[in-house]
Amino acid sequence: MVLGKRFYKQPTIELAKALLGKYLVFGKLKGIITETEAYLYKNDPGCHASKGLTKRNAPMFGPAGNIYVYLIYGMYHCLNIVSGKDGEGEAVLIRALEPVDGISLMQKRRKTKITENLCNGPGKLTQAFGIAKKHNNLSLLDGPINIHNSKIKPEIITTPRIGLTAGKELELRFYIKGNKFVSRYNSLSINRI
DNA sequence: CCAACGATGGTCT
DNA sequence: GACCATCGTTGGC
Repeated sequence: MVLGKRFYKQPTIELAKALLGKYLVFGKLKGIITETEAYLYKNDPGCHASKGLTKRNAPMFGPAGNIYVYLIYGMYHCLNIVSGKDGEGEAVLIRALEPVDGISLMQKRRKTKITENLCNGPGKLTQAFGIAKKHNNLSLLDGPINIHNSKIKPEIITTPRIGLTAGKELELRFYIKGNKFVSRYNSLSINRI
């Protein structure tokens, strides 16, 4: 079942944790969300929305449950879910998935057969799922991209976020304990218990 | 295993 | 013109 509007209106940090274990579904492709990061409007210089509304970050100031897709480093896309109160300027970055369905298509797009490397990073999962700028600001309530509920109740580890220059000390990254489909920093001490 | 580095283009000052 | 919420490759151990 597709999750409803109320789910996305949760406070951003709660939503970032609640998304772990849920399914990201796009056509025949499906994966379990294993890693997320929260981006807050207030006191978070690492958040795109922290300096106010711009053309790029406009979806973050739209309704919760919409997606914010942007180009990073000129080559990759990042998928975010707008969260909290409508217009609040907050979102959750989806950083990694555990592939469930459509693995052969993901392998073709990612040019690797190794399942662990299909969706274990924000740029990798958008490549595997074929999510790009044209999907920016679509609603997860309407499709074609959706979040489905699950009965998974993961144990959650909290760490600082990855790859930031501003706000990197904030502990706003969350991932499923023991899951091997998290981002490539898997091998660093940051992920060890 | 792991640190360093270059590719690459939209956005904002 | 500077800055990036990244990734794959390379080369050292």
